[in-house]
Amino acid sequence: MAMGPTKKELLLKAAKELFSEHGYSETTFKKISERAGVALGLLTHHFGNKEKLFLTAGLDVVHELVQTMRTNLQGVPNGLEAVRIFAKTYFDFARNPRQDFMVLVRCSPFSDLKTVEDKDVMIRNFSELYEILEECVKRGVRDGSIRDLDPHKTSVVVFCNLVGGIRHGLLTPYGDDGLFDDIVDFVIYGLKAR
Amino acid sequence: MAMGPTKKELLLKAAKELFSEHGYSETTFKKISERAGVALGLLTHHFGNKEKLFLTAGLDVVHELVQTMRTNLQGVPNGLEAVRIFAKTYFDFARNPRQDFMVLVRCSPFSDLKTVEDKDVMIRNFSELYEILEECVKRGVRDGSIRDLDPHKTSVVVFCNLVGGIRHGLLTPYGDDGLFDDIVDFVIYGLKAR
Amino acid sequence: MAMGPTKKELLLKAAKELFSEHGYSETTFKKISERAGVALGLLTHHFGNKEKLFLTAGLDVVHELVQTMRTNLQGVPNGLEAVRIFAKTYFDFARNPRQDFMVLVRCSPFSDLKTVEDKDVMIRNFSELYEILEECVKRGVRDGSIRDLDPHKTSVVVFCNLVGGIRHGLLTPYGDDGLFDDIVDFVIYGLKAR
Amino acid sequence: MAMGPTKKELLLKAAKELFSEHGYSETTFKKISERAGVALGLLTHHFGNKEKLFLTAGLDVVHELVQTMRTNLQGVPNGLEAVRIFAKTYFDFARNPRQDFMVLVRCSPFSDLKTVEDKDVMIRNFSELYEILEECVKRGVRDGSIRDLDPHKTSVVVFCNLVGGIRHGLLTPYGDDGLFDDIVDFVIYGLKAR
DNA sequence: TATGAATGAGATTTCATTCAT
DNA sequence: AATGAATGAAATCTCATTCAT
Repeated sequence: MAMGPTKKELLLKAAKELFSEHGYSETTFKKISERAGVALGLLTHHFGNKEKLFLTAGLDVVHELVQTMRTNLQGVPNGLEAVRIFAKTYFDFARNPRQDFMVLVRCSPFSDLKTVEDKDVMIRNFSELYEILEECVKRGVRDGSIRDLDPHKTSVVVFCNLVGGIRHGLLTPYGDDGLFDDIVDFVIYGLKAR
Repeated sequence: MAMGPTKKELLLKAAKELFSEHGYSETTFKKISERAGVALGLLTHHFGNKEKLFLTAGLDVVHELVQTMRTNLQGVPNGLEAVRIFAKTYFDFARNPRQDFMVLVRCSPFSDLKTVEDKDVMIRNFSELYEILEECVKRGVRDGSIRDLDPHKTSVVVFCNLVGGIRHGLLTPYGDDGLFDDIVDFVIYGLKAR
Repeated sequence: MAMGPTKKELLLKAAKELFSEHGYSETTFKKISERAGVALGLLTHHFGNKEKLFLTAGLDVVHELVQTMRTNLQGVPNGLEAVRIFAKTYFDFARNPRQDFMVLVRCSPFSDLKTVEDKDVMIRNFSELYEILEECVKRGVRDGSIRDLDPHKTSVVVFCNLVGGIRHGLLTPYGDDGLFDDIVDFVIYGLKAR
Repeated sequence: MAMGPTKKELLLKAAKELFSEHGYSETTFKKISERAGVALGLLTHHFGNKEKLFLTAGLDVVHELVQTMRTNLQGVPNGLEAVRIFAKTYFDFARNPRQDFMVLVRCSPFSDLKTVEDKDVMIRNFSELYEILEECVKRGVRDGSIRDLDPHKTSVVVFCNLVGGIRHGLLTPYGDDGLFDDIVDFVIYGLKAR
């Protein structure tokens, strides 16, 4: 028997979209259930409460990003190239509306989550991304494609470029079409060995 | 006769603190008036509504930042150094709790403001900062301290570094004490002429 | 084949415990089914609705109390002694957690039941207890162990002592360990012939 | 300028009536505000939340009872008579619909209150009644109108009679008109010196 | 008999804003 | 300018009950 998405999936999808479009507090149970075409009560039935729903939505996005990252990094020739791919993947993912990445931009996983437990879960999952990027930098330093920099510090700085780029490019009126490419160039210039 | 702050000032101060600490929607009129020790009704009386209050608070912070920026940039020898001072000033300002810079970080001037008019006012004022930074880069390119880069694109990329740095350093658990210095170094390395 | 309790029994046991611990309205179908480790839907399937479930639970407790009462009253030498045994049995039963007597204390069989029919059933069953106590008093007056009192009025007054004792001893912070004994003594003193 | 009751008072009165008539959980904010003819939001504005509202209502009743008790006990000739007056006052108060005593009977101050702080406040205020009764018993033992009993234990037992009487007389179908008098007689018989 | 997803009415609570004083 | 009571719409969350499987 061919089955479409479950109501739980419909709710999660609608929630991701609305969190992405309007942020955490502007997104209400009523709006979510209406967009999903599903009864309001199912939200707490399936997700417990609004915070857990947001956590589920956010983690989902992080997981997909990590997965995409790992896929795209396969077979990359050297560390510098890996960082470039990391950055490009990040920006591409962020711009792809199907990925609902804006959940993590429009909302704030580190301040919309109130309980320590939920924050911890989010942090733990987010950290995978950091580790992947740091691994790229380490590899670059080892293989000589990246100049002799501290891998940890450097990966954090690179991450700041990505985060700042997204906020600028997608949330403010200052970014233009080439911004993401400019940032990638700037990062690569700052890393590559001479 | 020696007079303390007016009630209007007390309210604005309390509002800034609460916006900084808990974001836009977690900050309520009741909390503000209680922290200020002032009657609730004065909020709408003086500021009109919540959005205008936030706009006032945000603009106040932007103005102070612009002022501080102009002061600190006086007598700087060259463009590259000017960019360095810009970045340092930005980070110092952000870390100074008296400045309530977190109003602009914890809240989002570009999504918590709903009306087009309010957004425009905020954008116009914020743009001063961009222009100052762009001026620094132009000067550096002119005086040879910065390599031959497009000043507009470059200033946006630098701004992304600052914005990303703040979000990382102050909102997530990933930044460490040296992060802001690392970002300044990275930016300067990326700009300076060889 | 050795069989454990049926799912229906598990549900009833869990319901009794939760009604005892938290009262009628704090006890939800979800909590009951979770404590019983049994599907939610079985509750309405087996018991109809919440009120019928409560009625079942309450009657169960009343029946066990009546049974225990009859057993303990067998072979009692005289009416006064019978009243003493009645009171002691009542208090012992109330304190025995396995009996879930608190169902009848924490909830209110006469106000949590809304339909007239359900109330009538409860009243009819409860009345057995009154009749037993009244019989004891009658017997005491007949055999001379109890002074010449109106058996009906007296049994109601004695019952008030028991009910008040339970509420005091088990629900408020004012009762102490000896309270139940004190009440028994007070009742016996008030009844016995001189 | 002649002023009627404030809206706060109207709400408290309506709340007391509804708690008395239908118990804690059947009483809703909507019903209260409708009966009071006042906006729903005023309930939390004035009383904080439902539990605090109930606490306020309950304490109000206890205070009035304590006051009435003190008034009625003035000029009583001896301890035994004082106990009789105490019991009569208690029952009269309970039957007077204007006093909303049923707030404390239909609801349960010791289980509808959830926070420890609220429970403590209630207990502290309730305890005044116990102390008054204990004082009466002490006095009776001293002046010879009451036989030589432990005043504390005795006052608790007497209280159980009153509490049980109220529950029986007002909540169950077993009490009749003379019940309260019967209980007073039983208590006095049990206490008086011979 | 057994399961738990599904429903939607209704509960408490929040809150910006209004307004009489 | 100053106060805080008053309003009511809207938010989150609860929950008995139904029903398809």
